[in-house]
Amino acid sequence: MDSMTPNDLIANAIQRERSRKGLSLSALASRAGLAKSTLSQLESGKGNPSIETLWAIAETLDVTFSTLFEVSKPDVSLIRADEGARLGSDHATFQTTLLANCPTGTRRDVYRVDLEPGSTRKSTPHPAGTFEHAVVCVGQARVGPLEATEMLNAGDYYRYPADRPHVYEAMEPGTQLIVVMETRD
Amino acid sequence: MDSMTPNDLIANAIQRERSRKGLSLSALASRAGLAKSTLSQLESGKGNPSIETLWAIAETLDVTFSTLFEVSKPDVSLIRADEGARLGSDHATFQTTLLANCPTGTRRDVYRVDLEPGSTRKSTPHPAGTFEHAVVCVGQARVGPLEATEMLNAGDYYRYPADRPHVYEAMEPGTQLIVVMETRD
DNA sequence: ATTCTATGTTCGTCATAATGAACATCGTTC
DNA sequence: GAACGATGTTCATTATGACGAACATAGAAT
Repeated sequence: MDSMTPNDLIANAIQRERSRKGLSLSALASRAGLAKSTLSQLESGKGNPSIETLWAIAETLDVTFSTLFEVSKPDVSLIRADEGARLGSDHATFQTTLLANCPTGTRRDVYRVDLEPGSTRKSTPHPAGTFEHAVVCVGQARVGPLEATEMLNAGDYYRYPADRPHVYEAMEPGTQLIVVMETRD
Repeated sequence: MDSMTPNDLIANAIQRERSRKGLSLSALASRAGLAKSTLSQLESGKGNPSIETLWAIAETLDVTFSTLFEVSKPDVSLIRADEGARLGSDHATFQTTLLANCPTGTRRDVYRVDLEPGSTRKSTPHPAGTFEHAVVCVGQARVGPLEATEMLNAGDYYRYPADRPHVYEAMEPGTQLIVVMETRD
C-alpha cells in the first residue's frame, strides 16, 4: 500500500527538506514569511495548507514544488549486531558478515572515531551523494543524519546519507566506532 | 519571463485538463465533491486553494498532482492566409507556402470536410499524440479543440492537438476545408 | 413562445487555515 | 544556579477558502 494522504506526504517532505538544509523550524518560518505555528502543524501532519503557503516553503527551501509531494526514500541501512548475511560455516571459529558491497565508481575512506559522552559532534554536510557507513566497536553511540539518528550498540552497522547535517554522540565512555566515508569519483 | 504565480498556473492547468477530458465545470465539481463556485474561482485565477481541494481535483481528473502546476504548452499553430514562409520568387505565377513539415515516424491521412452552418460537428478525441491540420478552402469556419477554437477564413491554416474533444463549425454555406490527421506510428 | 436542463457566475455565510503571543524544553553562558 | 537564547509546541483570534443558494445565460425539447 502506498496511499498516503497529501497531509502526510507534505509533512514528511517538509521535515526532510528542512533538516537536509539544516534549517530550524523557526528559521524556515521567518524566512518564508510564515508563522512558526503554521509550520509546526504542517510538519505534524495536521492541517491543510494553501498553495501560497506551500509555494513559500518550496521557494525558501529552494526545491521544486513537486518535491514536497515525493515520498521520502529511507536512504539508510541498519544492520544490528545479530543480523545480516553471515559467511562461513556455523562451526567455524570466525565469521564475516557482509554489511555493504562496494559500487563501482565510488571511493571509500576509513576513519576511526573515538568519542566521549557529553559532547555531541556535529558534522557539516559533505558533497552530494556522499554516504557514511558506521560500525560501533566499543560502547554505545547515537549516529546519523539529524532527521534519522539511530542508537547503535557494539557490532551494529548503520549506513546513511552524509550530504546533510549529521551527528555522532557517545552514550558511554571510551566509545569507539569505525566510519567509512563513501564518495563518488 | 516565466514567473507565473501558482494561482495562474493552476487556473490554466485545471481548465486545460478539464476540457481535455471533456468535463463541464459543474460535472467536475460534483464528481470531486467540491462546490461549483470553488472551481469557478480557481479557474478564473482567483483564490488560493488548499491541497485537499487540489488533491480532489487531480484525482478526479486522473492526473498526477504536479500536472496541475505544469505550464500549458500551446500545442497549436495558426498561419493566416497572408502569413507564412513563402517559397518561389515574387514574380512567379505560383507560390507555395510551407505550413508544416512532416516529422519522421508520423502518418498523415487527408480528409476533405464539407460543412453547412447551423450544425456543430463535434469530434470525439483521437488517440493521444494525434494532431490535426486544417486549411479552409471556401467559406469560414470555427475549428479547433474546445478550449482553443479559431475562426478561419479561406486560406487560413490551423494545427491543433486532436486527442481531446474538438469541433468544426461552418459560418457560411458551402464551407469546405481540408483536414490532415497526423498520427504517430 | 415556453419550458426545461445544463452551463458558469456572483454573493452572503460558515468552516478553517494562518497568525502571534504565551508556553514548555533544552543547551549554553556568565 | 540563574539568566539567556533558541528550540518546537499549544492556544485564542483573525483572515480567508469553501460552501450553497440565487443568479444569468444559452440550447434543446415540448
